[in-house]
Amino acid sequence: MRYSQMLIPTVKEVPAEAEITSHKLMIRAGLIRKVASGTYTYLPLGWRTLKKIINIVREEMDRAGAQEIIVPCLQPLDLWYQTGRSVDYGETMFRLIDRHGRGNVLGPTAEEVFTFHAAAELNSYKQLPVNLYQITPKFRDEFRPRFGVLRSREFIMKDAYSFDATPESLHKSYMAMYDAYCRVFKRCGLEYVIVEAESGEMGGTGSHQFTIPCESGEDTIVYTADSSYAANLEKAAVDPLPKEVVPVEIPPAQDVYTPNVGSIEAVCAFLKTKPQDMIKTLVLSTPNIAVEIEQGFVKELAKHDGRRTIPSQDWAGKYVLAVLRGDHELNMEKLMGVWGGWHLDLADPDTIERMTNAKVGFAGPVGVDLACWDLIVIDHAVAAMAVGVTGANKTDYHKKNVVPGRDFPLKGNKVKVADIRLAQPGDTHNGVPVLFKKGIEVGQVFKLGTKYSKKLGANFKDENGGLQPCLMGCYGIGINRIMASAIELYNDENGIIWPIAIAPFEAIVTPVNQDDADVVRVSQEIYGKLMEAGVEVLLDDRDLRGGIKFKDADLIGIPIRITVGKKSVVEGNVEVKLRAEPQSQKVPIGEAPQKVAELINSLKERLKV
RNA sequence: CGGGGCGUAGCUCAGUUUGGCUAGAGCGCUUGGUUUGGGACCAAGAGGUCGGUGGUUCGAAUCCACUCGCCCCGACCA
Repeated sequence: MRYSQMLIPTVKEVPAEAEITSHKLMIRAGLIRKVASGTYTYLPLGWRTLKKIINIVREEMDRAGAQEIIVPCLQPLDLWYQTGRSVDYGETMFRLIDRHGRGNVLGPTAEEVFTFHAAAELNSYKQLPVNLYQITPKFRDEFRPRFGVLRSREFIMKDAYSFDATPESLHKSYMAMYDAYCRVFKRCGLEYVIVEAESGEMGGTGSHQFTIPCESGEDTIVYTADSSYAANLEKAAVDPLPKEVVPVEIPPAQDVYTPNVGSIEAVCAFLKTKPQDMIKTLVLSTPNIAVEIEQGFVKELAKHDGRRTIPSQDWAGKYVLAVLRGDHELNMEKLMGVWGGWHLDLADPDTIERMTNAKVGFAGPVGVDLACWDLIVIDHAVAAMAVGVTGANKTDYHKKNVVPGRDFPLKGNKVKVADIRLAQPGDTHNGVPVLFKKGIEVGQVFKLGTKYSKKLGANFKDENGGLQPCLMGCYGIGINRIMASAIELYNDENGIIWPIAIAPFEAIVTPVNQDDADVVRVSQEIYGKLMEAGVEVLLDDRDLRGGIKFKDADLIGIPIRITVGKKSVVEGNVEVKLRAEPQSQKVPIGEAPQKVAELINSLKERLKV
């Protein structure tokens, strides 16, 4: 391609809205432009890179035996009612009513639709296993889009769904995707880590997350220095703390007057104690907000047509109490694992007051009426406390000398002790201290089991004629995030340094002086030869000063630059320079195409799988 | 959703506190010239419903109300 004919709007000034390196460089290099909050256009250079990533993903999916299809982004809301995920997704899902009064969503993912097809088309164990995938836009009404394309409202995701007859077969399908993912990220030139992730209903090693470690990441990886363990923060299990022993007998629990002292910090200051000696109690309920949305939406739907499906409301009115040490934070994913029921949110103040008979800030586990609660989950660390201070379920009162097990139960019908907190510095896993680092999640693989197949009737006849739900897996890759991660990893003060596999062009020919006939002629010769050789090459034929061309070539990150200057042409040479390295080398004009081809091969060799 | 900030030329921003001449700068763009190996220089020029609506006023980018959009922080509270 000729540079002069392409739309590559590079800019010098850093846009105010961009905070992280990849976002700034994507705008500066003319890869993307924002259309509205969380929605971006990919300009020619950006789209070229995206297409290269898509091709790599597609090749590896196909190689792993998955079949590409396309399902609608516009999906019927009914499908989401059938799995109950309309509530789980809540406000994050874009919904719309069409002119006939039908409810629709813009798919944030596609388990429902793929399972819908599996239900219709897969009837026999003889048809299994099947793995279907697509590479399409996904829509999520993010609470706060940010970091450019890393958290956007519309993004491109590769999502695959496998259907198997047996757990062994599912594991094979899962591992095939796992291996394919390793190949994809290696081929894209990304240095990634694989960590254990929250696994849904299958348990064990049912999910892995592929993460690019870098400071701009929104995910936290928890790992041990000896590499024996790595998990994302939601999953990371910590060793239970040893049971505290105190030599003296604890006096009976006693109410203390703590007027308007609700927060942990305030109570600590007031009672001269420490957060780790506090027991905090969190009220959770099934999502009111989602319920409101649902009900509001259903009302809208009913206006159009009262016969439309009304979602089941059996999620409503569930209440869970989570009890944690004052210096620990709740891990919602872990709690959901223990609870296993409908989506939970932190309760709103009204609900808290109603359920605890006290203002917010004075809840506690002592003397709660088990009849009012669906589950009480006590973190290991609280069970290990000898004594603590907690809310008295009475406005302006706390209780001191509270002994877990004595003053409130640690077991029972609706009481569980479990690991429900986030790992934090100082924790250990199997006795080894845990460390933390940031990362960008670029892919995740899950074993889903029968969660969707049961609800949507994706059953097959087994060898004995019995009807069984398919065992499913799902596998996602964030295409745009690969692009952003690569820039986060590979850049310098001059711009992007693309790994060659996903660079928009492999080489750029830069004639320094557009007025010199020899320079122009040699540039075009080399450009032509490279094109013939199948090299993706850009000829910077713009009538501009050399400095500008160099700056642009560096900014857009083309791996190899062939500089054609007056002086060196007279000597019969051109200069060949790698973007990633500071120095260039002189190469005789006639040998330049061959030299470039060799360099491309050696760069590609590093990304071979 | 709560808190904070911003919205003026294609881009980055000044001007708003304390209302007052024809609304400014740099970059970019157009034309001419000199330049030409790391974002040149000189000259001339084009480009603005000051986010929108309503109000106050002799007079509004500036003050008031409402509204839209964008960005940041928070949403962990016991």
